[in-house]
Amino acid sequence: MPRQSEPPHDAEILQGTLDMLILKICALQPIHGYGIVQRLQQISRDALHIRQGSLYPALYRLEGKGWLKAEWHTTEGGREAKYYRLTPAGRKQLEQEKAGWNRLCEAIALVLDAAE
Amino acid sequence: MPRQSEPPHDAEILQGTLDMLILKICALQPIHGYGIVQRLQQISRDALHIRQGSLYPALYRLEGKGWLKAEWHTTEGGREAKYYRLTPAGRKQLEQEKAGWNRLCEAIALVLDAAE
DNA sequence: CCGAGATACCTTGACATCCTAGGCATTCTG
DNA sequence: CAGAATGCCTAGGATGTCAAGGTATCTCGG
Repeated sequence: MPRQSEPPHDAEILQGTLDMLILKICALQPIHGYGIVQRLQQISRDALHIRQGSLYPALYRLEGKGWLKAEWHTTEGGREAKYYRLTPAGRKQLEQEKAGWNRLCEAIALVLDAAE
Repeated sequence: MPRQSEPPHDAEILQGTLDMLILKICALQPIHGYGIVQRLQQISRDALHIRQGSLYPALYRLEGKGWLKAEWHTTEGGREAKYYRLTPAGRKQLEQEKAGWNRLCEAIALVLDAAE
């Protein structure tokens, strides 16, 4: 039987912010993919939600760039899960992305606040 | 001779913010495409830059949705140019996009500020 | 007066990223 | 025991942005 798919959700992740968010969540503590989705939702008070279809390719991408490192461990529930941890390079990348994000926010604020 | 193409620029516009920025610029006063690029650059203090290859499809899209209305006028330089003006529907859309942007910023701030 | 650069419009094709929609296997719960 | 929750993954399509080009007019320095 087809599994119940995720309900439609209008809270799109802005293109380009996904990597930063994942890196940040992983920076808090090693965590597995499924947990990232929940943690993000919890921290952002349900404002942000990553789809699994976006998450796993992103994790694969981030691991390929050397920003995350994965290890299989057993969850509290006694199940095998892939735990992702931030590498030093990942930490550096996260800092850069945060800086870029802040610059962007300031720039956009300038525009949005501009009066004729 | 091939025209000098725009220099590579690392200030990417975050996907999804382009429409909002264009709407806002047009809200200040009717303006033509080429002017939008300059105005945005000026207001954002060179932090944001729209490529022409992104701009014109976006303008076409926004006009199609009824958020912008275009009229041909003569510029100060005595040249024909297409002036874009925000429609009432566009103003509403702009408000919505601003609200969404603020929500997103707050949510991301929550995540980025989260301590283990 | 002529060539370069600025102004002004536009299109095409490539590419990355995200979403929809699925699939599979295990464990917990009613 | 059935179904929900937990956990992993993939394929395909839609969308938006960028790089790179094309056309034409106007202005200004040499």
